[in-house]
Amino acid sequence: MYDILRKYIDRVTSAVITDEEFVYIEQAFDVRKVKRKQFLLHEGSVCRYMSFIASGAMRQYSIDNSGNEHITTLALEGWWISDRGSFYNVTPSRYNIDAVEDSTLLVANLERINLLKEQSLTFLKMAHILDQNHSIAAQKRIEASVSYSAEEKYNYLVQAHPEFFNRFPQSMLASYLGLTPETMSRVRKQVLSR
Amino acid sequence: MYDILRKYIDRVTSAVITDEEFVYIEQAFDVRKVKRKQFLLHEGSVCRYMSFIASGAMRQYSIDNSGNEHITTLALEGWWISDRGSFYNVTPSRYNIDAVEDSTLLVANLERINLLKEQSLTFLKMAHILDQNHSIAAQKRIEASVSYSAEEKYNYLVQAHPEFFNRFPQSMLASYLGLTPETMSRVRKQVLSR
DNA sequence: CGATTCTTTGAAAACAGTCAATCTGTGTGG
DNA sequence: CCACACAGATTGACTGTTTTCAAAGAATCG
Repeated sequence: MYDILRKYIDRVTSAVITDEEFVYIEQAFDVRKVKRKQFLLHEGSVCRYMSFIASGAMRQYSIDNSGNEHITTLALEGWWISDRGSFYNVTPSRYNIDAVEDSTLLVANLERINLLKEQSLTFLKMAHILDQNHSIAAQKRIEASVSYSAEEKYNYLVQAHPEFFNRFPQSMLASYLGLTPETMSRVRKQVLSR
Repeated sequence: MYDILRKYIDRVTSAVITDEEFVYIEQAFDVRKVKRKQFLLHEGSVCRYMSFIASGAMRQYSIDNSGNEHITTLALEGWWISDRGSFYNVTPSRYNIDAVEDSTLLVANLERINLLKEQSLTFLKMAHILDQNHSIAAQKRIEASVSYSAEEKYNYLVQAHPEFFNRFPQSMLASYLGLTPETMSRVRKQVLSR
């Protein structure tokens, strides 16, 4: 179960973590199983966990004034999911996080994460790189959402995350791109007819 | 000159940095002056510097296939500007960064930043918080650009960054919000007439 | 001033969204 | 095993918002 996390840490830090150091990490994270459609975070409550997805698929979304869902994050096994703002600042979240597939998570609360950062230099390094990558990815998504047409957004997703297409329903991908399911369907038809 | 940076570090880390520690930081950063319209980064080259804006105003933007500019970042004194992806991974950037006003920057290259993170725990902490804040802000911007109408985007900017309005021309604010200057002008008229 | 840059305005076109109906596939219960 | 229900995807017609193009009007700076 913890293997995937271990491999992940090795990969992003470009190092091989020692058994002694990994013990701290194992101790910090609990295994938690969530069933499809089950919530990990509800709008209005504080995001208490930083969660590593060992298996499954999760999504994060907000609901606007008109009641429409807007997916901000789609995540598969080997990714982290959390509302960083809520988690680090211990403030109520404006997002919901739920499971798109039955999933297994490794979760740790803020106290454990902070302790872990002191105990394990490798974990600290990983957390840092994680934030950097998250920043960089967020930058790209801003660019895509601001400057791309519906078709360009679709193509961007095909190129950037082809694996999403067999894991998430098309309507979720649409929401992730900021499109309606209808527009998504039409764009898809367009693109495939070439 | 370095005072603003020092105050900034104290503020974000919720601590008071010692003189001994700040010496390392002073040594790592060079003062660099850029005139209005002068470039700090050109698309295609590697972003070599992490820059703290001591005074002035800067912007970061990309140019799409149709030749349209899309501003991804607007930054004033007391903010950092850099293409993190390019800087940390030492890869060519797809962005341009130039000065909107004559500006004074404190710049450090990757080697110096990495060294500094080893020398100063406070700086490491700051860098970490910086990335977190950047992530959180990016998240908000994605949400805004995906789920807000032109008018809502305008109001969001008024509320989130009122100071931008006397520092950047309206057309840049439009680009920052993913709108055309014309739409921005019309929305502004709408909003002001209430 | 004169020149450049930025903003506003108008009219038309394009793009994506909305609403509603139909279609498709999958899984469940009789 | 079939029939039905349900969720997701597609299609069509229409609407509305934003963009585009073009021109005129401010504002700013040397």
